[in-house]
Amino acid sequence: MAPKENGPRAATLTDVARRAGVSIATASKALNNRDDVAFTTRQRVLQAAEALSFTPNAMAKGLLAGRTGTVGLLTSDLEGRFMIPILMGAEDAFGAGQVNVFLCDARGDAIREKHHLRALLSRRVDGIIVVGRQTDPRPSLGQEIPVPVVYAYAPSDDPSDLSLTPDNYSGGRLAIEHLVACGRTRIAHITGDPTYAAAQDRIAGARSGLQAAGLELVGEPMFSEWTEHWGRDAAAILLQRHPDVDAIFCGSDQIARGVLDTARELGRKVPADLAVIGYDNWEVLSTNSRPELTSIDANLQQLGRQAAQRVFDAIDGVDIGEGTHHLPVRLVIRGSTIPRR
Amino acid sequence: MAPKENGPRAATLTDVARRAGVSIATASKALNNRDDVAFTTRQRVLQAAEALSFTPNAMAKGLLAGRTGTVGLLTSDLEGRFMIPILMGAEDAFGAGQVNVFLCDARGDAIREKHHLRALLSRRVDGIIVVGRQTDPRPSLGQEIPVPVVYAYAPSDDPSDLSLTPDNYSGGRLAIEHLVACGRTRIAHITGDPTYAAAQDRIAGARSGLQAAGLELVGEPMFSEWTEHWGRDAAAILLQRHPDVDAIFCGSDQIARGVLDTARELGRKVPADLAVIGYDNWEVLSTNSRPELTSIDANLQQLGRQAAQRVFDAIDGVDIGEGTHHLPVRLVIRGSTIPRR
DNA sequence: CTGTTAGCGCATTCAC
DNA sequence: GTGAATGCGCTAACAG
Repeated sequence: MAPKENGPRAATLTDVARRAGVSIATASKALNNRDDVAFTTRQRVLQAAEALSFTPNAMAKGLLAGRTGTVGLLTSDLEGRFMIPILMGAEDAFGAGQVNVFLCDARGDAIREKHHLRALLSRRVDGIIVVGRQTDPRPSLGQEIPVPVVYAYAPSDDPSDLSLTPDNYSGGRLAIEHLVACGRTRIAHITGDPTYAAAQDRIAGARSGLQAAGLELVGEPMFSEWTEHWGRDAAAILLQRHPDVDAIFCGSDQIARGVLDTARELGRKVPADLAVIGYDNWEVLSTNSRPELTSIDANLQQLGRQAAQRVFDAIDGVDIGEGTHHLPVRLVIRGSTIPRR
Repeated sequence: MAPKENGPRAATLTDVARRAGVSIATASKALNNRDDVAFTTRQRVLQAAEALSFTPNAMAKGLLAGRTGTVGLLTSDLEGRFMIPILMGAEDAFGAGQVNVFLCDARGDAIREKHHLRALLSRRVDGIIVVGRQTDPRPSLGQEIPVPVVYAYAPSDDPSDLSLTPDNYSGGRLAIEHLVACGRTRIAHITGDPTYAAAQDRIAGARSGLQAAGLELVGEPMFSEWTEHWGRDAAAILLQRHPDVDAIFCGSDQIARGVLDTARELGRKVPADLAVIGYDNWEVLSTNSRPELTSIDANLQQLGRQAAQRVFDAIDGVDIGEGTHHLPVRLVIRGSTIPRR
């Protein structure tokens, strides 16, 4: 790139006004479509602005208006699979509303989070979305923040904050209901780390679904990592110990992939002999397996969009309420639970 | 969240000054560690600032200073696998330097990109990183932008821009050299969409590596999608047509996963009978396969960090040069090419 | 219709 | 040491 030798600094309203031969006030009015300006004058101003490729200084505007048209997105960890869709949803919702998003990644570090928060407040963001990496409650930023805050994915531990999180309980229940609807009665559960609220919530939902059908889980839920490896190992153990299982509800698509692998190796036909359902609907995994994987989609992009909408509302002075809201999830049916033709 | 009833608007320097019983000039000096202020006065000011949890208005500062301490990250598509690491690297580099990042996702739409660009310029970002989704050249934003621009991943089609992109040629060569070093001589290549520069560059690198070893590719490169499905199908075709291949270089980890799958099904031991190497080092795929997948890592986080550094330099008035720079990639050896114990 | 004026919050002269 | 005054770029009242 050519060295931007402090190149032609961006044109200012004064420049435009001078070039058009009017005062800056008139120029301002012309550019902002106020109606108290003569047609020909407006033409001259617009033309001058065009010629100088004038771009209004949003900061100066913000200084006046008291709002900046920016929001902060404070993530605890960009790495994971869950941030991105949320981030996309939020960016999308804000972008349409002329709001720009400051992205801050705290990398799971409280110090860094505090630091970023300061930076955001110093930039006078109009609102903040805090995105956590798990659905376990996280520490609140506190009530002293001078702008609205919405928590996404990881709810705040303070019930007077507003939090949006996926409804894992319903997800678990939905998965079971689907398996039951497919005629399965011997259903087992392989999942990840038991310390995750997500794992426990899904189990609770699953149990309620089973109970409603007069069924019980085959064996106890099997816990370990959220990995394909664990899925493979767990399935091997499970199918040996309970050869009569006819469905496995998996706590993640990764685990489900492992389960499918072992099932094929042991000669269990999926879905004929064994139905498998995953969780997360991570398409790279779910649509590339054999058979393709039925899964629960948490609608994360939608969640991000909603969080943005709440922040919008709050900025507009609307009371957005408080507490943790559990957003609906969705069943995506593929070949691992229903034979496809 | 409690309705932020236009809550206690953030404290201003004037508030602090009044509370400390000094003028705003003195308050400013005290807070900015200028030395022409009495010790006790400074104490009072600091204390007042603390009490009001004063946060300086970065916009007002920016208005004065002529720079905002913000940069724009203009991505063409957040969805893909490649954006995130780059984004993380850039955010990390900037964050450490007190710079905040505006994230804009154009979603592959030129109109939206133009719109976001306007917004960024209006916010007076000090610099811009443009991140593309493929390594094919993309249209330049043009030379008229009043701030430095660095292109990451997708290079600009204008050679007077500065672009950073992974060195796919070296990646292809590295892959082959590794296979040759493992004693393989019958090497085939399965890859994705032939219209991707990435696919062609890797092939060119691979061919040069083969030539250096006095070898040739077994058959022609097999093109289709970057998916696991294609990897499975292609491997089946390949192993039937050329049963003597002893190594497959795959254009992506997804493809490689498919290849591993078919290999196992056909009873080919990996890596004993058949070495498989992937590309991208997408850990979800590469570390969960059996055996784990040797792969080429494009060091994308590093790329993002470097792009940020270049923008930093340019902002500081350093000439950052121009042209497309190909950044080194890295071989990650796992069990699919070398037996592990 | 158009121009003058007064700030938004802050750092920076320059007098006192 | 400290404070009054100036201006960054812009919009909103007003005055002409």
